[in-house]
Amino acid sequence: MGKRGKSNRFNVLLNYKLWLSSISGEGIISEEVHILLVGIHDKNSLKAAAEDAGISYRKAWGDLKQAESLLGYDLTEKTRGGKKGGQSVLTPAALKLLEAYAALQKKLDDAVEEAYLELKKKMEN
Amino acid sequence: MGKRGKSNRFNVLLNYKLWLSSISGEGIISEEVHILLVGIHDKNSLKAAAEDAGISYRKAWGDLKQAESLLGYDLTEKTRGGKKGGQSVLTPAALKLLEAYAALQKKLDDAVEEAYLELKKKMEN
DNA sequence: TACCGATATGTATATCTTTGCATAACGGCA
DNA sequence: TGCCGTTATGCAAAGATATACATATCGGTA
Repeated sequence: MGKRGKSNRFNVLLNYKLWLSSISGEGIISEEVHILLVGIHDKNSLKAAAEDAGISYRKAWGDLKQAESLLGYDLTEKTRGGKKGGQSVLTPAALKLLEAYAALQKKLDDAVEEAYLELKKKMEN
Repeated sequence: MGKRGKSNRFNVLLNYKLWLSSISGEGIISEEVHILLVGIHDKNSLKAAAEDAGISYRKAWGDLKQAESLLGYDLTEKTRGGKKGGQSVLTPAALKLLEAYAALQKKLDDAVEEAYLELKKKMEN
């Protein structure tokens, strides 16, 4: 055995969740919307993106709508009918948001990781 | 009017939520537990802490129990009966956790604030 | 010893969220 | 023009989460 036992091992994980909200706090853009947008970027389809994200189309559609209403501009350009039945394509604004969000998430992932290690160290000391 | 209008103002707030979980992910210690612990520290009463936190005693009690079970040790020393009816007092381990958590929260608050400003800047440019 | 107020816990109720249809509109294409 | 697949949207049903309520235990104190 080593010098110190495993008795006071701090065996818990640190999780976090991000979301954007209106100033008043009602409407929100959850991380799920980010995942949806990535999916739409890949497939040009809200339906497919919802499936990939593992949520119902109904919810995906509602979430996206709320996000657009909150931001005040469209994140997708939707068309119905046609050969493929219709599609949802990201707007330039959505692409910009995706890019900015990726940077933000990376920064916070790092900060959380770092904070977690410090917490663990303090709790295991 | 200034040089740039307020048209592309990114009028949304960045929120986040932290929690600890078991490796397997079932049990969790939510931020609410942190608030509860602070309340217990102040009042030496779970009942009072729950009221302050604005949640039911039933939930507060369940949350605390889950947290203790997840950590594997007690966060409070509870007594029933007596002059005041009983009380809940934080254990040294809970105090240590509170301290470590405060530092963690400060660090993340700062990181989020910083990340938010960057996001805003990118989205408003 | 009866009472008080807090902890302890099960269970029913209410509230909130998500899903699951159902149904309509749309526009290429066979 | 009828079919297909997707977007669009309302509404009922199902699931998850929190509250409310009931009841028991405990130990000082009047």
